[in-house]
Amino acid sequence: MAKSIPIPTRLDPKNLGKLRPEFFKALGDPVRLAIVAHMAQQGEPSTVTAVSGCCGIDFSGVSRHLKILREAGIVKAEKRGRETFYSLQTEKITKTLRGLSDILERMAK
Amino acid sequence: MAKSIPIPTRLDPKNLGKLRPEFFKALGDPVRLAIVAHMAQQGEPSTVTAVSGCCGIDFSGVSRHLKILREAGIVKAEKRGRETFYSLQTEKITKTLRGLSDILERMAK
DNA sequence: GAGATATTTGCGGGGATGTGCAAGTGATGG
DNA sequence: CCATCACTTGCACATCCCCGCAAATATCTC
Repeated sequence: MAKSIPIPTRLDPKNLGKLRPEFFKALGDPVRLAIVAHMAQQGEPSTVTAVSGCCGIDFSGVSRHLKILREAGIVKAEKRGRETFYSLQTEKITKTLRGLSDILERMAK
Repeated sequence: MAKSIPIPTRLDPKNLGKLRPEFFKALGDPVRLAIVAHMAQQGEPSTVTAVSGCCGIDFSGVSRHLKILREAGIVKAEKRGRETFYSLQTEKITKTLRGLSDILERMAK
């Protein structure tokens, strides 16, 4: 009998039930998606004011959107002096996306 | 000079701007996420009534949720007789998720 | 301390969203 | 046909969400 290959935890079908709607909900808004795109192209941490330039709404709205993205684990905030630098949590995001992909693909076969 | 390797279209950073919020919004609801999980575990096309069992809301609501998932390209519907069979569009989903992952990862470096 | 700058938060309005119930549509079976 | 079954859609209601504006907070500069 062939030796069984251990399946990484994130490939366990049970993890399907652990998916948090908040993660996808956070990406399910055009403004927030624009913010994510902007931050990805920026490559370096951005302030609220810097991000505001890309999405045509008041900066207070941007602040709120960033909070939602932060609580969803998509972005992390770092306070330095009077400004807050937001940056994408690329690894966290790709882990989630690829984890879901792998589970779906595995279950489809 | 080294031969340049062509980058697949979906890895083009410009595709970031083409991401449809509807896709993520569709997954950003607990009931719809439960439906997706249920359908993945099922492995075969499910009817509305079959899906209704998994999420504790009226079947009319499930019908509406499935419509949203269908319009987001997450699910496809096939009518046979008086019932409609819904099935996951696994390949489409994984393409989208992995496409985003790849872009983000590439831009992060 | 006074004033400027960066961000967050409270408030309120307008619109989107999820839900159950009931009625409508369309295919199937007696 | 008429009843039934599977599903979709109209309606009403409650809730949530996005937004701008204004006020609050916190930090820096002079």
